[in-house]
Amino acid sequence: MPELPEVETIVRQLQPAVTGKTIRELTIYWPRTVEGDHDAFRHMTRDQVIRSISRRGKYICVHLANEHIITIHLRMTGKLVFETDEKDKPYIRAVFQFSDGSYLYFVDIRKFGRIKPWFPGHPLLPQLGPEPLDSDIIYRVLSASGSVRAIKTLLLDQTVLAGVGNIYADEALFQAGIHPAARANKVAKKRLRQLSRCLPEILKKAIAHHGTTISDYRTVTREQGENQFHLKVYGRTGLPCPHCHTAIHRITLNNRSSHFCPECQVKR
DNA sequence: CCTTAGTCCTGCATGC
DNA sequence: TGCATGCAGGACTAAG
Repeated sequence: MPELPEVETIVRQLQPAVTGKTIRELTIYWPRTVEGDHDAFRHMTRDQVIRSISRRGKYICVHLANEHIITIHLRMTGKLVFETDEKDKPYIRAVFQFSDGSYLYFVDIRKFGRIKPWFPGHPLLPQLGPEPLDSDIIYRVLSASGSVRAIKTLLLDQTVLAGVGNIYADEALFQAGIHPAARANKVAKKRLRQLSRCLPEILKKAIAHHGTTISDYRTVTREQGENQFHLKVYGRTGLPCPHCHTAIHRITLNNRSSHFCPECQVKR
């Protein structure tokens, strides 16, 4: 499940690799993968030079020379890869062909991923909170919310902070010693500060490790990330807490699993 | 304002 | 072995 570090890894690889390339053709194999009118999309991308690639939250933005932008969200199982293997073949949903004969494949087992054309004058992305890479900004956003929602719910809300998903929310809450179900407005200022410091650290470390591969995530060159070897609580139900050796618990919060140490993480 | 459940999808683990 | 069931969850939507 690509979150900010995985998307950032992909964008950093794509940026030097496809900038300057010209899109010759976009082929769509699963219609719902591409939002909006397909003919208009093909028309606006045809023979367009890619100016740059950027990231906003979990979105990849492809900036074209004609001022149009393609936004790509990988959701759960989406990948962007330069080459495919036999296993990928049934799950290729769209293919960009470049004028130099190279390709960029959008492979997505579960078909949740979306490619969306943006036309000038339209809203580019849904409402998104700030990037969670600066502790002062995170602290400001979290303490100002005054929300009664669970702190974990707040972290996953893309309108509050853009880019945090289930893995890094659990990891950051563990590092900060905060119970995922703690009411956001009840968390001590001190711990909120700790969380605000931990979150960017964890995300930056994950970027340095090229992301977390649990099952489907791969880089553009099909490599796995290495951050899965550094997780402390996510997916470690029943295993000992790295701090106190208590078994890690798993609870369901807003229909999502949360992993935490019942000893180290407190509700306020 | 907030929560819950449903939707989209497929693969995989589990249980009988 | 085969079949049914449930689980995984990012973003969105409808209903309460």
